[in-house]
Amino acid sequence: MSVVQFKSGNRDRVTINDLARELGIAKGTVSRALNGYPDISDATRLRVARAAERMGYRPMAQAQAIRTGLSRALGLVLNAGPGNAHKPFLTDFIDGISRAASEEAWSLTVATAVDEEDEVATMARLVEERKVDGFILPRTKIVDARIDLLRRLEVPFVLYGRTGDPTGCAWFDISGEDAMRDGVLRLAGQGHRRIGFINGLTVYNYATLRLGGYREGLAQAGLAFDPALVREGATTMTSGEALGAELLDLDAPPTAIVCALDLAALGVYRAAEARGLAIGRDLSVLSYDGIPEAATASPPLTTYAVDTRAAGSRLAKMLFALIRGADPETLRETVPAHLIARGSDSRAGTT
Amino acid sequence: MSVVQFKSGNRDRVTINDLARELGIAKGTVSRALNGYPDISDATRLRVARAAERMGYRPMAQAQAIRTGLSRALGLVLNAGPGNAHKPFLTDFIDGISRAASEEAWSLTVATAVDEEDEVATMARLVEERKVDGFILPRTKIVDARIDLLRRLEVPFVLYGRTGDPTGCAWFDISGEDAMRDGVLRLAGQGHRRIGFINGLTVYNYATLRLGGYREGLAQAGLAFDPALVREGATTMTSGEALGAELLDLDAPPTAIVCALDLAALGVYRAAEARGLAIGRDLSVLSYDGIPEAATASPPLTTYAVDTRAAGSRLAKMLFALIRGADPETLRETVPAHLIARGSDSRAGTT
DNA sequence: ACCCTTGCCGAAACCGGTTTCGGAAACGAG
DNA sequence: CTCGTTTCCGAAACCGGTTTCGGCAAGGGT
Repeated sequence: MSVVQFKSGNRDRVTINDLARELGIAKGTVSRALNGYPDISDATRLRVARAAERMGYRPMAQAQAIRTGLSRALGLVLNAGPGNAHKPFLTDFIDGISRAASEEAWSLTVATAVDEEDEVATMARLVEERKVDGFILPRTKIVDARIDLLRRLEVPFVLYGRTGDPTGCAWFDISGEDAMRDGVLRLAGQGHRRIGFINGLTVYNYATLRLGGYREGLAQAGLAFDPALVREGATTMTSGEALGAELLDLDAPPTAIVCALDLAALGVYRAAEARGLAIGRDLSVLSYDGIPEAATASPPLTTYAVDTRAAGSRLAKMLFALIRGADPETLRETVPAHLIARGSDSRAGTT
Repeated sequence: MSVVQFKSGNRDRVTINDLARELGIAKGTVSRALNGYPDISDATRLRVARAAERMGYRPMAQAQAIRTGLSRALGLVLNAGPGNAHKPFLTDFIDGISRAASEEAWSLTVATAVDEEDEVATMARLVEERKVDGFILPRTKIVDARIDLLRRLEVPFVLYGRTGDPTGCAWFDISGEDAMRDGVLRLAGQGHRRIGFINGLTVYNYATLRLGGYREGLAQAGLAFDPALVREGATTMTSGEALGAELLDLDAPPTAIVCALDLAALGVYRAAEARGLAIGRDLSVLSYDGIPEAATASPPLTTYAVDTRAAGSRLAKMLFALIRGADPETLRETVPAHLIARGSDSRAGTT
């Protein structure tokens, strides 16, 4: 990069020097007063705080960063590659993180990548340039290269989801397995005996868990597990429709289908409609995520909804704790999804 | 905030001092060599560049910021308030911005807000804390408080969309008005004489433009403008369905409907289905945006698609130019949306 | 051979903060 | 009243860069 003329960056802006001059004290004292050091009298601390407020002083984060090593920014790397369409609630998720960050005067830096290799490279760059102090990792895989990188770099991170080897990991997750189990039990309670399952992508950690939940539900209901009724890899309406069609075209099709993702369930709607099957009467469908479209589908889709905004917020707070030195393994939370019962699974099916 | 113990921030990390020591030259010289100052010999410049490469030197952005006043970050404030559901392609948009930023080793800071007041406050904070050097403003309104703020603060910004008073504004926009005009002409060419229009929210600048395009299309086709065939405020499937129902229940309902947003069009699908009207045969529908769901709807929705990723990328590049001193009024681009003809408007309707 | 440029780089100041160090003043104990 | 502690703050170093300033040496002109 050659010498370019930038627009005048620094105007007016009150600095710590202005404060010190105004108050007639040393700037080091101002800094310590503002940061709550114990060797500053309450009187001085108050005087400084008032002046800072009155003059509208805002510490320049990057100036602090150079001495403290903290950039006061959280990192979020999104996978924007092809086939990664199923990203509902991104705005809510970002909103949750952003609000929690704002409360502590931190900010959120987001970057994108097209595949796992790119993700790792992007994260490494953000760390090298000291742009962020820690990461939130959405969409955890069972074996996740991002985790390996951050562990090696000793950079704080929290997972949105669990992973295969959780050593040294902090996480927040929704127990999709419980939702799937409860879903099966709910359907079994309505009289269903042949309950299918359409999973998401098995590289992701959630898929294994949800399949486990499905099987546990069957077991608790006293139903046998039949591999023929299970499909995997549905992350869009299109793939959901295709896999749903496979199940419905079976010689002994299921009378109810549990989907790991709402989008897949909406695809199943189509497959059912194409076969003249009425959802909620001829076929019960029940799903997971709680995307807005689920509410306006016809019939409205019964789903186990997750509060993505709250998840983002909680993850940010956990990351703060981590950055401030907390032990990762004490920061692990799994909360339940909550059922929104609607019309897609009412009216019990017959065997 | 009281004194908390942070995790060791600065490890190893090669600094400009390390480079200078290794090469046996002054650190100021290293800096000038790296930044292309003219008073450094090519030999030295090369030596420095090589060493920087070899040792893996990455300048710490915030250290640069304190002297240059530039934080090397672009700002994006998202409105996450209720009723702001229609944000298709957010990932693509962010991806476009992020990639363009990465190319110049800049980053993207995103924050959220719930309403316009909050947006302005958030942006002001980001500027005060010197977290960003400029903003990208999506979803421009005719009268936009964000623009007033940034003009007053003399902070660079680019608009995604146009606005009422464009003085001193740079923008990138898709000409929705042309799309709407062409859409009407297309439908008229198919024989339609009664063409309805369902607009988005009129506070946004695009709505006025698209309505204008609709009217221009009618005029060019020799059709009279009939206010009874126009509705506004549809930004979701639900509201699109309601407004579509209003049009279809008219004594003289339209045989074709142009929608300003794909989501609204999908709502119209429902209203039509509820009345036993087959889209593409009894009613033609044509829309704008190019959301993925449009392709998988049945019948697939004819729509004027916008390349959101390219928009983000272009906006970022324009913002760079601006920050580097370009005249905003020379940075204005409007590009056409491109038609994706599918089944929802084929088979001409009859008068 | 001498002077004046010009090319090139070292030294040091600077940016806005944080943190260490040491000393003055106030305080308490004897 | 003296002496050792505390309490509290000023001064200065420091963080990792950028930018200004001045000077040395080589090159060019006469």
